Amino acid sequence: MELSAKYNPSDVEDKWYAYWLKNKFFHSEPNEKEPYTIVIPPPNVTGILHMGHVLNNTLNDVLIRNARMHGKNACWVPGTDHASIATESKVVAKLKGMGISKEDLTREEFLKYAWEWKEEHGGIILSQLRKLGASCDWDRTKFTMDPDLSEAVINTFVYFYKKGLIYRGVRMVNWDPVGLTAVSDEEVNHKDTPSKFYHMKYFISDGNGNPTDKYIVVATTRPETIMADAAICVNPADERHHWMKGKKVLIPLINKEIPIIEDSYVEMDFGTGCLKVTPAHDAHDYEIGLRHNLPVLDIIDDHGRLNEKAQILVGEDRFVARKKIAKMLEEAGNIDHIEDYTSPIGYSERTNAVIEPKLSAQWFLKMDKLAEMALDSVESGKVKLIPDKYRNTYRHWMETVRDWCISRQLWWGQQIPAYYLPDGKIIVESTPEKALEEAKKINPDYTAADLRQDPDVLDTWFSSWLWPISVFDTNKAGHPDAKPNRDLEYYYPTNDLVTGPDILFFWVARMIMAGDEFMKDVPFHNVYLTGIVRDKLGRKMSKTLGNSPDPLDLIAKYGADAVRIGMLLCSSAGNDIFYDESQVEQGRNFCNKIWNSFRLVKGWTVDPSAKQSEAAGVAVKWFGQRLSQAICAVEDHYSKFRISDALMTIYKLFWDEYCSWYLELVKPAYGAGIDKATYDATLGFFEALLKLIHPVMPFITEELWQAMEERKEGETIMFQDAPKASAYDEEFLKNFAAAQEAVNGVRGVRQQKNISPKEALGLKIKGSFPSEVLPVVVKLANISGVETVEDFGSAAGVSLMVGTFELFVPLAGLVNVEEEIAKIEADLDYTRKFLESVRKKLSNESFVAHAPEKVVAIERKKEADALSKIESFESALKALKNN
RNA sequence: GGGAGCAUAGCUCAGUUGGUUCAGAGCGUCUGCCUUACAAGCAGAGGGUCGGGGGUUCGAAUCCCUCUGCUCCCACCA
Repeated sequence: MELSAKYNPSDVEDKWYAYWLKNKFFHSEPNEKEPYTIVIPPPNVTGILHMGHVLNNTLNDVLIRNARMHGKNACWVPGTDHASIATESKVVAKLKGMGISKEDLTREEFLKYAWEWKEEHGGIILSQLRKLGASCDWDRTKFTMDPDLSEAVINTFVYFYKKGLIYRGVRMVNWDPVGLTAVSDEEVNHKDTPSKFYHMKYFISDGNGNPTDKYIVVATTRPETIMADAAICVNPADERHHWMKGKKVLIPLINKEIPIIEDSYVEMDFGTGCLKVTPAHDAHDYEIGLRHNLPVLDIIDDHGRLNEKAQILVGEDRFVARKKIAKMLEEAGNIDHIEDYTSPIGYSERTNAVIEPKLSAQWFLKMDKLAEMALDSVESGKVKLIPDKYRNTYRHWMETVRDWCISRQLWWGQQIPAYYLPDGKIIVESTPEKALEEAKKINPDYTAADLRQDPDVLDTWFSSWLWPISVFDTNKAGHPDAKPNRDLEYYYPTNDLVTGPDILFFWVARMIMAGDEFMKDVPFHNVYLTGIVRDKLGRKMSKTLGNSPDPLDLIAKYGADAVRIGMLLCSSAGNDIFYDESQVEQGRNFCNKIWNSFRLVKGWTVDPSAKQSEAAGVAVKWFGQRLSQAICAVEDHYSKFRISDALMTIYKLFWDEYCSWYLELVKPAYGAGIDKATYDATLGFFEALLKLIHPVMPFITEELWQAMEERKEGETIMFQDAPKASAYDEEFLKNFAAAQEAVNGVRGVRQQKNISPKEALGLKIKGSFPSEVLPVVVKLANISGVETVEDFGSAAGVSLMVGTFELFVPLAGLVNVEEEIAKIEADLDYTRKFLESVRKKLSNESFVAHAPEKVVAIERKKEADALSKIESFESALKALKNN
């Protein structure tokens, strides 16, 4: 096989992915082996792959492939999320482009368009994941609006309703006047926005609805809401306002009489200390209104316009009304003064409209009990968060959680299975038929036409919180007592979950709740929280900024393996990822390195008569042990989810140890053959390295593993056992490290003296340098002969310290004696100072008395080593000076 | 405003129980090499008062206090 000098990923990636699919290697069925399960965090069905997905799914794939090679029955369930609000707004935008307004469509017509959109764009992201090499079990692909998954959602709603945990209530919600739906707190972005702070005069009423000449000043940023004022509120401790206790004031312009009330919510030192209470248009005011039994007057409609209850400026948009009313107040003499003021304003994440706090009827799920259990699962360690620091945040959230508003005024999603009867009663049943059955129990005359289903759909998270259950068994959600099917029984609980910390509460916590409710068990044991992918400047990758590369372009340019490496190199759990294309280049370079090491080894021919050289013998022994050592480190890293550390360990093992040291040591002379034993060992190591790195780099490892020797159809590296560590001898590894250091030392001398690597040098060694590793020095430092001596004598040359060993490279005619003397004197000086500091420490009685013996012994050894060094420097100096 | 976290080489980050191996890695930089696998490469080198200050200790990157700077989460004072 002819191999090009560069690895060409596009030649091999599609080929092997197709091979894996054809052989159904990713497919998992329950069997007698231990399962290892991951459910994908389902991306938005109409989304496209971005760098965050690349990070997340690379990590998932590494974990799943690693488990597969450790003998587990690995199952990675893929799928997509219907993402109600995101998808619906995309469909609305598309229809708008076609000149169609959502309001002109019936629900059925709209949903037809939505499904068309889903068919067209759905699954794009899943096919993109294939390009990345994701080894998902595609036969198990699920969608949160698959009929059976939707059924599970509906059953869950009915279950919680009947359990008394779901209720309908009027609450203050975040209303989006453009999108015309309530949105969750999480879907509101607060931005500091410059506005005005209007200080208005409210005149005290004489008791008959007429103003007196006394007034109070009330400050607001929203003068257009004064018509809905229900009271003026002051802090009971605020003595400045005691005089007005029990009095009433008149709302400017409309002269409506409202009471003055007291509530400690009001801050005395903010504004004027007087707060206008507008229960319908502010969440806090609503709370105060409840406490003081104030009437609620809603003067703003769904579109953000003043309605007829406002009496004035009816039909005006709230912002227009604000300007107009300011002028009217000014003219009526009700403005004290106006200040510039910047305050945080909530904007809808989807439409960017200013959020209007609005009272509306919504469905809620009681959270207190569920949250308590979900908190316990994490506190008790049944679910581990990685990194651990998120436990605090998690706890805080679970302790302060409010009831979950699960209704959305949208059409794309699971419609709430609540049916209103003409008499106002509500029936909650999984199907209209069952609901009618129930209705007939109330009144046998009821027909299907009498039932009006709630038009709202459920929050998307109300379906995705069932994901780890419903992807296996759609009957179990909503039926805690049902027997789980074979898949659920086998795969649940899943093992690990990889996701972003931004959805820790939306999704992770709620999956834990659902798991506890329906399975009486956690849905997963470990939650690995990734960071956010940012660009080099620390900006979040986003479409609007245009700073996010298209992962598919990157894959096309560098290869999927390189992209995976590029993402993993800089990703420790929980830290944001500063992505830069140079990291992908590094990945590409690594692929190329692996590729070329294979080219080298593959190019060798075995000479059956050749005997293994000493250097090769040592190299084989050494690399086998280093490999074992590295495998232990890699296993340890994986067990702690330190994926980038595991990668770096293998990276260095492959590149530095295998290529730069091992292969250079066993490399036969040009044109010569290699002995069988060394060749076999070399290929064996290469295969072990491929297996070790396969979870991270699936494509190139499969390509080379297949190219190593003839493989049968259906064979794959992905089902090979991960290499196992055997014993290693620390002492031997230390000796080898000394040899490496000696080689580096001689190479340094060459560099300094400008001596070509091709020119062989002599070497003298004092003392007992481990002879076993000497062939390493001879081969890699290109030494003509090693001489063990008592004394280096007076020949010209350079002396080296390797650990405690003294080496000497004779260099007749190449050495400047003056320079050498200066260098040795500098070393001598440094060592003397070092000795001094060690002795100072040792003469400190407190240190010797308190420190453990081990530590003291180390200091004593340092002292002895320094002394012997000094002695050898001195003798070297003497030799040089005598010369 | 409440809470959490971070600050170590030019960049991105490790550093586990305070003590050999503690001041490290990768990338970048610099120097020399087209050496018969790889210039997407090889060989070598330089680079940090561990954010500032104080304390505990025989001993602190590591523990405590404080200051400064940054990040995130929660709440949003009308």
